[in-house]
Amino acid sequence: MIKISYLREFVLLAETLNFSKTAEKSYITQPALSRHLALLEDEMGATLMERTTRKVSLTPAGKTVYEAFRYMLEIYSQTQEKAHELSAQSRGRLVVNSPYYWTGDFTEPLIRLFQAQYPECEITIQSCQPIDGFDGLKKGLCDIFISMEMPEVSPIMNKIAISREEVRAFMPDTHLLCKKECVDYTDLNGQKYLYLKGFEYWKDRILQELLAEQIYPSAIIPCDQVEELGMRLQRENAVALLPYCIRHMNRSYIVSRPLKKPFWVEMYVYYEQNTKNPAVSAFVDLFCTEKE
Amino acid sequence: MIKISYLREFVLLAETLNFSKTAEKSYITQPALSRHLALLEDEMGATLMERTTRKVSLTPAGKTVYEAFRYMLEIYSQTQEKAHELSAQSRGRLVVNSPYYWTGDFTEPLIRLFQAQYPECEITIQSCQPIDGFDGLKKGLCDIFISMEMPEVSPIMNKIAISREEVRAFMPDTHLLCKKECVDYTDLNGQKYLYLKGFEYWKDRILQELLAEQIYPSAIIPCDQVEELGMRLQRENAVALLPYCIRHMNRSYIVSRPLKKPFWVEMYVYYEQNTKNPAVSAFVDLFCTEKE
DNA sequence: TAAAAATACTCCATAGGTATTTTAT
DNA sequence: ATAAAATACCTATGGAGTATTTTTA
Repeated sequence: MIKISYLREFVLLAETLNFSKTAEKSYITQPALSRHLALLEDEMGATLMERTTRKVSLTPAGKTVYEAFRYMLEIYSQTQEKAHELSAQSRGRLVVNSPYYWTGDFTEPLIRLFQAQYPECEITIQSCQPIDGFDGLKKGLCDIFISMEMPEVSPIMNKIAISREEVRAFMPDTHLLCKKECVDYTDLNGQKYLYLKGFEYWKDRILQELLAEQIYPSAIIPCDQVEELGMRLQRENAVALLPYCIRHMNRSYIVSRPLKKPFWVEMYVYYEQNTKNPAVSAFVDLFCTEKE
Repeated sequence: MIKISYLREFVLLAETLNFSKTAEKSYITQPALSRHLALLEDEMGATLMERTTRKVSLTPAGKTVYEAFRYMLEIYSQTQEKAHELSAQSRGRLVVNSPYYWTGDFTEPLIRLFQAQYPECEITIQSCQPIDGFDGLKKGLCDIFISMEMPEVSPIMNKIAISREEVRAFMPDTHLLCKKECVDYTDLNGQKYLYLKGFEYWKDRILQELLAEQIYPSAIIPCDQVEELGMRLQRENAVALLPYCIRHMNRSYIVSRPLKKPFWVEMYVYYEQNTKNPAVSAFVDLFCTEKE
């Protein structure tokens, strides 16, 4: 009744020469380890370790067994990797980069729909910052990138629109504008305007609109990461115009207000046009037909 | 919870592609095998076999796993052998050739005594025909040979006397001599005399004694093996003079009678004089001192 | 429909844990 | 005396078997 885990335990024991420590590292108790070694010795027909209460040492037979087990375990884990790789290849595989404030609201439901259709396919969602995610797609580190419209889309990148997100004004709960039910563009006059890096395209579009209506924010502040958003908004007492999903950063001192002239950003699935990954085509096809 | 036996089962299954047959060969039931494969697939994160009720086939991942497991099992059994070999080397090892009609009565009690003194030592008793046994000793196939006195003992062979066996007359229960309580040499006059090959030395000694007393058997019949003894004695209606242990051949139609002038054969332990095997020296020492 | 694999369910063996003893320094 | 491995004993889990269902050729 030798289990693979016993081999691992033996290797560890041979390296530490200490039953109690090895047992702990192996998540079993010392008596259990003691029995496992006894079983192995029985199976091998040899004493593998000389042990007194003060000293544990490998016998010649034990050394042989140690080398062999290490080798076997090496093969075993390589085989696991290889088998899993081969299996994923044939089952299909989809790596999705998703800015993580969209993952829960938006990406996961999409994936759930896809999984229902293609339960075999191995799906990995990598939550990321928006810029990193798009970069990953360009570099082939993922198959699909989910985001709202991005500025420059290289010709080999395709996108399909999936749904849209409401854009809202975010600000600290101490901000003047909190008192209003909804925020108008004119309210932004003289306010600090904070934007999220990676969304320069949107920042520019919004600033143009403001400019057209002769509205001038007192400052344009970039913010590197969603995590900073709360602190920065509070510190600068600024306002940000962002998709509603940003509320998931969960800062109790940040509130959001709808815009008086509401607008939405389109959510897109980006993918490489000439992808050889059938899972990507399946994914895209599924949501193209869904929309019809 | 993967056991080594699951790997064996998988290898067998991959070769037969039939659950029921593999289960039988592995001494488990078909549902158990089914579960074991499921466990392996879980562990490997891959489907290893495509199976319908009519056809079982290996997936690419399955093929990889098959090759790996075969290799692992190969290493495993080699390790077992090697470890056992190394262990036996250090524990000591004693291979005893024993003519098997002496094994139960004589050799086993000796070995038991030795084992009590040297419980570590690996002892193998090879029951054999007497000639083969002595041959084995000469060729180094065993360390110790147990028998009664043999004719030619080469100078490098030592022997120590351990005990002695009564010699008796054996004959079929239909034989005239059965009626006598004990058999005298003179009774053998005109009788067919049967001897066991490998004991020509004894045969010659006895025939000389008969000759000296002018007793002439009507025939001298060789018998190749102990197994034949019963049949030959019955067929030829002959008499054999042999150590009492021969009764263990267990033929109900063969009876034995003591000799009027009783005599015993010395039982010997034969071993190579210059043996480098410490177990042999220990064995010899034990019984030399025992006798004192 | 028939043969073979998968599933459901029950029960028992065994493996693991806790407590204790043994042993060597 | 103390620290570490072995042993004893009990409990619970998991693995094996039986019976049944599902599946496909």
